[in-house]
Amino acid sequence: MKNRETSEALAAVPKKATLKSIAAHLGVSVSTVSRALKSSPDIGRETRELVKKAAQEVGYVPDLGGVKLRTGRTFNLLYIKAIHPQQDVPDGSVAAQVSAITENLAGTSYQLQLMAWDPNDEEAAPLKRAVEGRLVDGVLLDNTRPLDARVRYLLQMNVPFVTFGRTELLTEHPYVDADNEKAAFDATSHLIRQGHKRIALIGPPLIFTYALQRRRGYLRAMEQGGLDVDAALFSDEGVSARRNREVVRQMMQLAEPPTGFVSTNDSSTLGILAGLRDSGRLVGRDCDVVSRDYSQFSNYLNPPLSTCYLDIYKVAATMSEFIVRSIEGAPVTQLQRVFETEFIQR
Amino acid sequence: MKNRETSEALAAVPKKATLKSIAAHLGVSVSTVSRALKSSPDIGRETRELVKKAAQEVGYVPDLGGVKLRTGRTFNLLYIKAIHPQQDVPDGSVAAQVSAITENLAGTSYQLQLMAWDPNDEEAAPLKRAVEGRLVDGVLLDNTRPLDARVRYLLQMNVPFVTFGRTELLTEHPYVDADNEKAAFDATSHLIRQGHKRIALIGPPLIFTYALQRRRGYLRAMEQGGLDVDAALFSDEGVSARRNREVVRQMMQLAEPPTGFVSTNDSSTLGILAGLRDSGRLVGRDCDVVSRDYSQFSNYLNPPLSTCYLDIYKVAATMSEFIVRSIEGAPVTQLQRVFETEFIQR
DNA sequence: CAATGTTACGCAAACGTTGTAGTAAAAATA
DNA sequence: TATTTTTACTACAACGTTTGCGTAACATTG
Repeated sequence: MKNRETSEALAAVPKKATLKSIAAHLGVSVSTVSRALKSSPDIGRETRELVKKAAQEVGYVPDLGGVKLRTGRTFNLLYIKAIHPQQDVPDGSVAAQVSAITENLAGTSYQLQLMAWDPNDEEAAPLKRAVEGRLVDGVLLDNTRPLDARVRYLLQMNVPFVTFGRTELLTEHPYVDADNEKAAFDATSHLIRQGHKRIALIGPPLIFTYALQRRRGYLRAMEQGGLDVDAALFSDEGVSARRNREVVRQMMQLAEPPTGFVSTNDSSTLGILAGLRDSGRLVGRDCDVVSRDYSQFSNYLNPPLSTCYLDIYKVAATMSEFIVRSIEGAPVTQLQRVFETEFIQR
Repeated sequence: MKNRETSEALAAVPKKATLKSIAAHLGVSVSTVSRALKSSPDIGRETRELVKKAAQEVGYVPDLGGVKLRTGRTFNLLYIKAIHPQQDVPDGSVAAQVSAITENLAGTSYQLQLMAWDPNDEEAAPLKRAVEGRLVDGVLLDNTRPLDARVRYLLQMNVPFVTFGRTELLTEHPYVDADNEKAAFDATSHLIRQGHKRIALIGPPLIFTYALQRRRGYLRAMEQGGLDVDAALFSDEGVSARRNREVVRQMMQLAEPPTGFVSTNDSSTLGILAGLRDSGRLVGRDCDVVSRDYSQFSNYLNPPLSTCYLDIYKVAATMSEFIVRSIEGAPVTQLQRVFETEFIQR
């Protein structure tokens, strides 16, 4: 503490207002103050207003430690966010999601706790610690797997949660999701319409639900377009820019290299573009790439790319709305939503 | 709650282990258990080990509500993160920082709370609520201003905090910072060496410390290179891709347009590049852009750009290390660090 | 052997909140 | 007027943790 004795205004640290201090000041009991602040019906109108005014004046704000102890509620929401460690190009959607959630939660007492989670760690021990320690009222999580271990755990522990991405578990749970199958279908169909015959699908490992959805959409479009599917044009190496650069470089050495590329997100797209550059191909002339955006990102690339776009603000805002409503007991059927992506041609 | 009665294993929710339950089970007092778990010296070795084993077995984890109530500690760290709302291209460094902080905090009991903060909101009411409600043990914040209102507030409230970015306040406080002056100097000098005479500095408003630092570096390099400074080549419109695209478009209509550009970050760079494309200029032939990266981003652009690079993982890890040490009472002089950026020529 | 010190624990209070139960006084009813 | 109901409050306990103080039992010292 010594180091803080030099602070500009040590004396100014105010003693905190509590129910007790307000009660003493007003000459009523603590429980009266508590009830008055909650507008309980069996407190007289006069007293209620008196208490509220006093609380307002001293800037009373309930101590969450006390609330937590008494009620078990923490007003913390934990977002177990899939963030690949040490990416060449980190994921911009995190910022957008935090922004949307902060805004959406502004009126409530809930706070967002964010924890980076390596999608390769299926067990997610930190999640268990948070849940077991009763540190959170609700959980958000993304990058789901069909039989997601975290989801099963949360169901078992009876902790409210909302996933970004569906599962294939029998028990229904709240989720939001993008229509990834449609997105991949749209992207692939677009490339087919452009005349491409050899179309590569670059994506995350098939352990993730959205990877499977994307592959379905891709396969459906290929079949509908009467094109053969070549396993050599399918990559599930993840979303790393560096890795996908390498992947594309190798694909371009095939006897019949792809000319169309369906990407998964910003960083994949950058990797694909770099790989094509490395291979001496010019996007827009030799080949085409369709991106997958949560922002205007691919509109700023050279050349701008067609993309399947989804407003991540809407997604994240919905997630935070759902988790609050789930905590408040809303039925799960009202807490499921799939957002369609919008195909933007450039 | 009704909606959760369908959960797969409602019965499986375990009753939580507390000091009391452990004490009862072992036939000792609650305080003995408490002290034993903290390895207090006045508990016998035998008892201590017995208690620890029992706690381990039942998976005891302290209830933070109780701890908070008794000690005032919440083990929450709040990061008031500058995130511009509704950016065309959101900031990837947020993900990297969260990742680094999560990793750095993994061994401790601290949790990261993240709150998006619009840098135009100087007062930061949400910060005050969090501090006044004693919801956090420490605060992280970025995008500092020379006389930052948030910093002054935190000093006054005597709350431990670490800034990303220095201030010019008289009272010392913990910070990490990039050597922004050197970065801008390096970038500008590089462009001068390339033969550029008309060099634009694209950056954030001068209300922010780092904007001022950057301008100093720019001016110093221009002076050293014997070049005139033209106010028309200086933009402080912020880091928005869209806005900077427009800014550059207009600059290119000047009688003597710039040929060199010093950028501030990813999104500014994308905006500058788009603006140049709009104006029919080719980067690498007609003009050059030096970026400012926290990742390998500009290595993936077309063409790859020279940049001033700083590993954001190091920065964020240091921030979280500093805040914990600050809470533990380390002197402020040991909690200040400036990281040099590395100039990477491409 | 008496006085003192040490070891190893227990007791009880306190943090701030909320829910249950209780109670005077006033109002309504019989 | 006597009884019941309503109104508007208070008292108390409990949530889980930490900590100052107390105290037996034992060990050490003079």
